[in-house]
Amino acid sequence: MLLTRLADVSREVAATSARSRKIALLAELFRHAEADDVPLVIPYLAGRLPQGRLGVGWKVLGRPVPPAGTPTLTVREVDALLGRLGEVAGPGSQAERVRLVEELMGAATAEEQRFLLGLLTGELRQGALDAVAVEGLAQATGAPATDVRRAVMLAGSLQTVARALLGEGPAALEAFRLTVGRPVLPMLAHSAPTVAEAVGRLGACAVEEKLDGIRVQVHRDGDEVRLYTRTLDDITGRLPEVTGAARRLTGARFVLDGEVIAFDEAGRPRSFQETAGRVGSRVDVAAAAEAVPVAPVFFDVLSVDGRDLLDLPFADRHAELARLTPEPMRVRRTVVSGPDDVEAAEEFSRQTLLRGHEGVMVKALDAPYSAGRRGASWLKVKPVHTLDLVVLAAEWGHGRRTGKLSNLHLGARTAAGGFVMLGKTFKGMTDAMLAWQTERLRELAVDERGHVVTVRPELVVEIAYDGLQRSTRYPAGVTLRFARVLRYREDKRPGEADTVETLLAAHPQVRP
DNA sequence: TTCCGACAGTGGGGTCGCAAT
DNA sequence: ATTGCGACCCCACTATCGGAA
Repeated sequence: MLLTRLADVSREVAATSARSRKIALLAELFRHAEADDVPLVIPYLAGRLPQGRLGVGWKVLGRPVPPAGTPTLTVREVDALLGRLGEVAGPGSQAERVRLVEELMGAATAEEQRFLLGLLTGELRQGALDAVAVEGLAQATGAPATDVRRAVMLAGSLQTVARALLGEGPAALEAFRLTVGRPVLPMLAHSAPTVAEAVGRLGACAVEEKLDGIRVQVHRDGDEVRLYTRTLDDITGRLPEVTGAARRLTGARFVLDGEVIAFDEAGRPRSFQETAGRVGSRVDVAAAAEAVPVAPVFFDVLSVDGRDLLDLPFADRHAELARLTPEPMRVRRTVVSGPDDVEAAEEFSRQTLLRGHEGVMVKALDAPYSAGRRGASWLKVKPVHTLDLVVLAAEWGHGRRTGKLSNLHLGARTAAGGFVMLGKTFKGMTDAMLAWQTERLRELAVDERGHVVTVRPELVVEIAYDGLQRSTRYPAGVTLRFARVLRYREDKRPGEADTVETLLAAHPQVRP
């Protein structure tokens, strides 16, 4: 199949807002793909490369290349070139990447270049990713969409399912069952503002401590243990103490879901930055493990001794987990009967925060494990802090925010009477707020460099954030975690904004 | 007819590893 | 030795579509 066909379909998909039309366009393309092209066409139209990221970003892609006049590139030729691109390593690799990208782009028409650029940067922005591609695949093959979706969640891969489905027909979906050693997309959670509201929504539920670490799925089959992250990256080699802990459990075949986190000598959680740095270390694992040991803490079990537990109620899965793992290896929890019992849930939440954890998860006891879904039966509740800060600058937005001042530079007041930048945010704004702030900030503009518009520090904005963390980037030595806009405070003058001193005083455990 | 679940988009900060400088 | 880039951890929130209620 020619690449130009894919580029055309992608453009059409991007041009329509109707999801049903996007699905129909993808289905039509999938139907006409040859068997050999399927493993390429499907991920390409889902906006991803089959071989994953290639170490190519804006730096390499920045230079424009004169486009070809006529479309001749085939999908398989593109794949061959991208394959070579992924293999490049060592000294001189940057220049070689540039050369390969130029070779690829030089053979592509302008339209094809746009498509390839989107694929290589991971920002195709056609309003269709895996979920829409799954629907298109179902429509193209006549298989029920729910079955295809489930197979993809259990396989952890759209390509694998697509190849089987188009090769063997709907019966192939049967083969995609939970298998020890093959990672499953993990279940995700929604948020709730308070414990009371979460319990009110769910009724009988477990309230569990929410640890601020890295999600991990642990597979053990005899002596073979493998560890996967939330996005199914294999991190087995990085966490020897976790694989060791899994081997010491009494069960021989299981799949566990939990979090890895580093604790200090007193048993309190270390900062997320420390845990993440440890899990990210892969060159000298022994030294990293010595400096920052981590522990697995589990909250769910998906499979035991060949039994698939996904459809069991959470209460029953947890009973299996309690049989399999010792108490210190499980998250602390309490079970409440429903809204009448909300006091107990709130007390547990208070204790959890006092122990230094980030919040609680509230989980319905009767819910199955919804692999790959953001289930309404898991609700996270974290305390929210707020500050009144001053807008120091703003950046022009991209995509649907083109022409709007979007990303705000946030400043806190200093004792000396100036302002110090604490970070940025683009979150929490409605379209109306975007329009309003664009107007207002343009009136206050004093300078524009690149995409950054500096303004007179006069606008006060109320910001919500999850906590403070150390920073080498910002002058106060700290920055806000997950900052988002709540509302503008036109009733407040910049002199009434919060100061760095009050911010630091509110987070005594974080020091610049 | 209204409501609500699922999705995609719009980016945030940190850390590590690697190649270039 | 330092710097810059890319990958991948963590993530909040809004707009929109289309099926459920």
